[in-house]
Amino acid sequence: MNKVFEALAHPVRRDILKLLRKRAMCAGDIAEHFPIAKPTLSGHFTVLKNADLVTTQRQGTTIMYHLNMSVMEEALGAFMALAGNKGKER
Amino acid sequence: MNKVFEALAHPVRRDILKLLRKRAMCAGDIAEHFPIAKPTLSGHFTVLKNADLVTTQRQGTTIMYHLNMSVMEEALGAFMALAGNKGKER
DNA sequence: TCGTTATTTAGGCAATTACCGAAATATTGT
DNA sequence: ACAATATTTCGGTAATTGCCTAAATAACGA
Repeated sequence: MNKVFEALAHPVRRDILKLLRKRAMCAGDIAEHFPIAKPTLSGHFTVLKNADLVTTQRQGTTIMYHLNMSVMEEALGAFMALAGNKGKER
Repeated sequence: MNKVFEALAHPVRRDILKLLRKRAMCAGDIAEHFPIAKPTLSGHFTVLKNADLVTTQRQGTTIMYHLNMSVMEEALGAFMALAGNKGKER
């Protein structure tokens, strides 16, 4: 769970997750939304992957990034344990 | 909101918040729960204060730390916007 | 096989973070 | 005013982070 919170600590990574919430996207399409170099973004992807917040799936020459909803919800639960509002109220 | 997520990225700081959830505590009492030097802990307090996650109140020679529930709930809302489960369902 | 496109890895640098011990500051009681 | 206690600030160091450009890897189509 620590890796998840560390991953969430950078605004670019949170924005990536927000994008992936709408739909899965490949690295290049994600990159178009940010004014930073692709290798830098690739590093952010690695952080998100190591935190299990996203999964990847190669499709030919591109790599699709998917949001891992179950881990997101786990993290939400951990956060609720901190932020009040006991219970998960699904 | 960025500072809040950054503050949450360190396990010691999350544990401090967890302690303060039960009751307000002074710096020294908090320090007894951690195997790290007091100046280090004081740095963590500063991070939490700058994120507005805690407030302080001097009581004589000690300084009481209080959890700032409203900011915690704001952060929870921001997280829910990421982690699915639209709406705040208070 | 060669060239093209998509993405990652490598190498390097500046800034930040986390930690510590020592010293400074603030408050109280004697 | 002084000593004792609580906490922070200072100064320093090692590790990590975030960013970049250049080079490497992977998959495809001609």
